[in-house]
Amino acid sequence: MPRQEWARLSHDAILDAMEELVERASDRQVPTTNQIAERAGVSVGTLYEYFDGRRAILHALYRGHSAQIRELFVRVSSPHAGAPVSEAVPRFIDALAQAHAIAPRLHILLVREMLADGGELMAEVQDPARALFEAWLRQHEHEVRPTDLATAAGLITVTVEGAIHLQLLADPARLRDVGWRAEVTDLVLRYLLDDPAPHAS
Amino acid sequence: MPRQEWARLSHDAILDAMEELVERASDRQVPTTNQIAERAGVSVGTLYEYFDGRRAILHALYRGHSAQIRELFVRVSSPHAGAPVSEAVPRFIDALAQAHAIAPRLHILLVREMLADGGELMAEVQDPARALFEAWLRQHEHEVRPTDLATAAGLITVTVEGAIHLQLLADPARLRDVGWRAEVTDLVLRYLLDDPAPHAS
Amino acid sequence: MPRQEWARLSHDAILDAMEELVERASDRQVPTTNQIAERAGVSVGTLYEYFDGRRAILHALYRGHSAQIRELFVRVSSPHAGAPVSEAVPRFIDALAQAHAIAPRLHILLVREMLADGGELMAEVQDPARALFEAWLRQHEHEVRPTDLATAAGLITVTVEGAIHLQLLADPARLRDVGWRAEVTDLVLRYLLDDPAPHAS
Amino acid sequence: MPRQEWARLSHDAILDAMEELVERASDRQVPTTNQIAERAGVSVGTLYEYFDGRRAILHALYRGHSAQIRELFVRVSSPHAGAPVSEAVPRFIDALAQAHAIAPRLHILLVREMLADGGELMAEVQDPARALFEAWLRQHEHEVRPTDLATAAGLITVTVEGAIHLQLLADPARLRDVGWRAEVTDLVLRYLLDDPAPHAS
DNA sequence: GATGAATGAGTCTTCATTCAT
DNA sequence: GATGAATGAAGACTCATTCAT
Repeated sequence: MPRQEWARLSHDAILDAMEELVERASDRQVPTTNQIAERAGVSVGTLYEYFDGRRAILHALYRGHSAQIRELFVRVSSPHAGAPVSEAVPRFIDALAQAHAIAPRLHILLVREMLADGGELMAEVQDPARALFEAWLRQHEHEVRPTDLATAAGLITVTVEGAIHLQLLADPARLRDVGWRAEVTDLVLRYLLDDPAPHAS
Repeated sequence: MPRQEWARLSHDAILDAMEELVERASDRQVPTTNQIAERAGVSVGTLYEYFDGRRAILHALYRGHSAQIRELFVRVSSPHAGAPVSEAVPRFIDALAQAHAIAPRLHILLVREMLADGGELMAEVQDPARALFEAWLRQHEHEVRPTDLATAAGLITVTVEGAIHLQLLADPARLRDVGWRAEVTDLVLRYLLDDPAPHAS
Repeated sequence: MPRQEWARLSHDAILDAMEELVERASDRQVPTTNQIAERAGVSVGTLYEYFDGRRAILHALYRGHSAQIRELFVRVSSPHAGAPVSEAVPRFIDALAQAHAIAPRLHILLVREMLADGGELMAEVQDPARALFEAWLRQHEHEVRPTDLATAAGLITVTVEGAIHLQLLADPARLRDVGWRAEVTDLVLRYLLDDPAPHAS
Repeated sequence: MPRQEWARLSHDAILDAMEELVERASDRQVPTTNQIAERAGVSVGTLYEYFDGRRAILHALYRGHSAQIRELFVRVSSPHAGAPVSEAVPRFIDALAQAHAIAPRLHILLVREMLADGGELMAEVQDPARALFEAWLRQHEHEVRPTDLATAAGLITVTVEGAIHLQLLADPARLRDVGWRAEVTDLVLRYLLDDPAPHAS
């Protein structure tokens, strides 16, 4: 239906505009609503038709990114449901690092927004991720060393996310370095497994 | 020298004012220059006498915090220069978590500022920390498993900092939880040591 | 088109507000943006919608004034294209003096702004005026004494403008004094003509 | 006496500092009091010891410049008290143009200040100049064409000053052009004399 | 006389948001 | 749904001037 289509178009055009603007900006400012609207080819008014304000766009983007990550996690883990932890984890890390390497500036802004917002947004985004990871851990309960899987899942989540985001700021290029990814993988596996066999990156 | 003294007083009063205001604020906004000045008991003009603007105060605070961390690291590691890695690391983690638990809101703002500023401020603050840790690792070269100590130091730094900051946002109280600290310690030790003896928190 | 109309209205209302405010002010300060906006019956934001800042309003006013002068020159010279120099010049001087007598304070501010701005604004405004006058001189080439008409035009322009502006400051009322105008006319005609017939003011 | 000497030194150092700062500035702003004090090698407090504020420095500078012009006028006219008008005027114009060519930016600021101040400063400075010139004209009463010497003196003063200042802004270099000076001289002489003999520049 | 740290009123400017068309 | 001109609260920052030492 064209009506629906158009709406979707405007909605997505705004999200895309924000993303592009942030990624191409010379400074670290969040673009103004007028800039976003112009870039999206709509008026400011329309922007407010679809979002509750500028921050809501950021939030939507963050949720979208988070959903991508979760899909990615599922996609990576499902086909090899039987794969051992030592094979799945490297794939998770790779996927995660890759996902963050695409739009580094946007991710930094997203984290900033998360910090500005207080814990709510973070919880909304982090909790499902942790739950997902915890569920996966539980499926491999017998393989992994930690027994308090909730805590383990939380720690790993927070650690890997934190490391990736900090690395994103310090040197985004490093995220694509397989050596770096291998090291992170190593860190996680040594925590999860009692006797981590040497693994390839 | 009264002149000098006064100057120092104003300078510090401004830093203290910013810190208090941030910690007591109901929202997540950075206080306005006028609020800071008022709280510090000086005029806005004086504020600009000592700092290049509002953000400069945040930067100064961040550098100060960072220096504290480094001092703390030195203080913790020096007396027991001969202590094995498995004993030193828990003490580091404890100290770090404790340092961040004191003014959680300020730390979040500081991280936000670091993200806003781009990599410069982060590098200025992170690099010395990593160098310090790397030097310490080198002193324990024979004890630790990784051979590329530069990479190991970078990874640990980024990981622990990231985890602490994210945890700070998700649930600051947890930073004081010894169980949580033990878990982080475990993560680090398992990465650093080949055969980590079970250790008490 | 109502949109367009409104826009024009706001734009002009701002220019008018600046003009009135300057003319009625008790001091020699340029009015503040808030004063201008209030007087114009719009908000500050609207002011910035139409102008790049406070000085831009002054610039626009100056260009407008300059355009008026040029129109006036054309209007005065056209109908009597065949009129001799000795008849045209008094009419020019009259028109010029009259134009400046209307809003003396504004003119002083405008000159002040021109001085503050550096040569650009002045060139933009002065050059067309000189070119116009030079073209007119060229049409009367055979009547006038100077042969280097470019220099003559430049000198007359600068002289008459300078004299009027200085007189504006020293004693604006004098600009309306026909005796004064006659004297300026005399000065110009004696320079332009070899044998200036006595002329009536 | 050293006491007196020092005072004089500070006083003049401030004037010199303002002059240099203005002439070397990249923008058209009046230097701040702190800049002036620093350049002069004194403290702001001392600046206020000698002047009533920033504008007073400009005023002092303007009066000094004006005094120079008058001295120059006297110096130029005295030795040749018997010299005919047609010989004295070129010398006046030369001296005037030369005096303004030295510190063009400062002169523009001085005029700006004169405009900002209202008529008072201008009157204080212009009136003696006109009086001097009128007195000189009166000494040559029998030589010159105009009979109303007060008006003639006023007109010439305002015209020449105005032209020089406008030219200063449009193209300062031209002030040094002997051709330009000759043309101004011509303008003045043709007004003053009934039958101006051709004269060399 | 000299100092210079402190003052703080005063302005410009930005930009998220609204709402009449 | 769309428009975009208008809004105006909010805040950073400047700098001439003072006055206790």
